[in-house]
Amino acid sequence: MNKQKILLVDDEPDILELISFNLEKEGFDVQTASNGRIALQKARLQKPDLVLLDVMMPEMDGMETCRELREDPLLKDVIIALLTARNEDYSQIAGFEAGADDYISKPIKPRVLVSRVKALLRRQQPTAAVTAPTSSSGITIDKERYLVFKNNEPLTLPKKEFELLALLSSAPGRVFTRENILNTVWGNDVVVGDRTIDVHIRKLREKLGDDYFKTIKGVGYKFEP
Amino acid sequence: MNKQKILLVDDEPDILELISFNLEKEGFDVQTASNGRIALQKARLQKPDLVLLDVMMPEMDGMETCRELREDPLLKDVIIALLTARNEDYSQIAGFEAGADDYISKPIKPRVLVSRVKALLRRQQPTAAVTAPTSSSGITIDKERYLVFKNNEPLTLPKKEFELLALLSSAPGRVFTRENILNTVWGNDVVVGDRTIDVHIRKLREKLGDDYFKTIKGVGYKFEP
DNA sequence: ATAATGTCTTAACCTTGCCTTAATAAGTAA
DNA sequence: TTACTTATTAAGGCAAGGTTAAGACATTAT
Repeated sequence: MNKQKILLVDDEPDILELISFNLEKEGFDVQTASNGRIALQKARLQKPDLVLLDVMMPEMDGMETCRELREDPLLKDVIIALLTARNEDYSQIAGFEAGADDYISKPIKPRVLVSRVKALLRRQQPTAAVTAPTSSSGITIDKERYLVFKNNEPLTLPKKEFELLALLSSAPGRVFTRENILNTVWGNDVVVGDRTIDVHIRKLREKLGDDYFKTIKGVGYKFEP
Repeated sequence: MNKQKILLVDDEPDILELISFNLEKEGFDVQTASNGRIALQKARLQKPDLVLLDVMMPEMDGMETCRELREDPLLKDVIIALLTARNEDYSQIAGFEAGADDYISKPIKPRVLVSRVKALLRRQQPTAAVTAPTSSSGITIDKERYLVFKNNEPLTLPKKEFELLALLSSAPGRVFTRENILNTVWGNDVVVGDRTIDVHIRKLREKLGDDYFKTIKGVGYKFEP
């Protein structure tokens, strides 16, 4: 498997070195940039999986860089995390409105940073908010807002139900075994009875309609539009 | 390309020097004025791209100067940013309607100022000082001045409450996990109990109304207008 | 310095509703 | 039919969040 690419942007060389050292040690392919403009250039070439952006930078600050990254069609899906000093004016820390996926606050602790970066890359789809095309199925899932739309009617589901639906609909038509479902929605180590899944499926059928969920006896369930 | 012109207006010579030094260093053509009347005269001659206006000035204050600038057909499209002290009386500013494009609050940090000025000139439009349009939600957030308006009634919130609100409202509808919130508002390393978030949410609901803050059990909270 | 005020955090308890289970019914394939 | 799997239902436990008050702490005023 290829190394995952990270673009690190900060104007302080010390920080740059500290962080890149720690990330490289963990097997990431790290590139650096000392300001926003260079970052944009490098990003277009490298197509990183994740961009770590300091908020406070001369020339072009992190927020602005973030906005511009999001405007580039090739880069709009990249994961962006902002690095902010906790004691900064809140004005600088404006927000997720610039399109950032996460904040990491200084002072940076290498171990915290690394685990955070890994978590972000593992999810890999923070912005992939909407799944399952509305058109055919009449059902839309918005993970970011934790909402389900049935014929454009918003509907909030409890956590487990939502996650179960999200899983099944992530590959419409494909059969998910009970073991599969347990491992994903409940976790490898959690032990629950088999009936638990049935009940959750039932709730989903109740709320969304029986037709969407097909039972494959002895195997599992599948979602079909 | 020609230098971009900035007109800086303040009655304190120290401030004038500090700011103009920093802006000139960045390649701007800076003129200064020590009060509103002079500012108007110079503005008509110089036709600046941006005017930085101190609010507190003798003779003619920033608000008044701002209004007069806007009335001049030749200057009505200039970008105007007001310089304000954070703990000033904000009742007069509550109007916001004097026509300013942005606020920058004192004490001035050169780096912040410079990047802000650049952002203003680059986008030719106000920055994100104000979020969440009053129109739809009835709630306006002025991050720069640490103020919240509920139906145009100014309201000051304690720091943590404000930051929590600023975070949630920065992406209305989006669900923020508790971890998310802790990392952003409190910082990665700070350890506080889970109930702390609840209590702050409660305070916000108390002050702004229950409906704006929705709980997603097992996941987090979201703000919706 | 001391007092007064206000903010942040915690602890204890309450409330809610999600999750799970158990028991029973209904399918489905051999 | 028999054996097995899934559907259904209701109920209880339990975890997550809500609420309140009080103390710790910081900030500002006297």
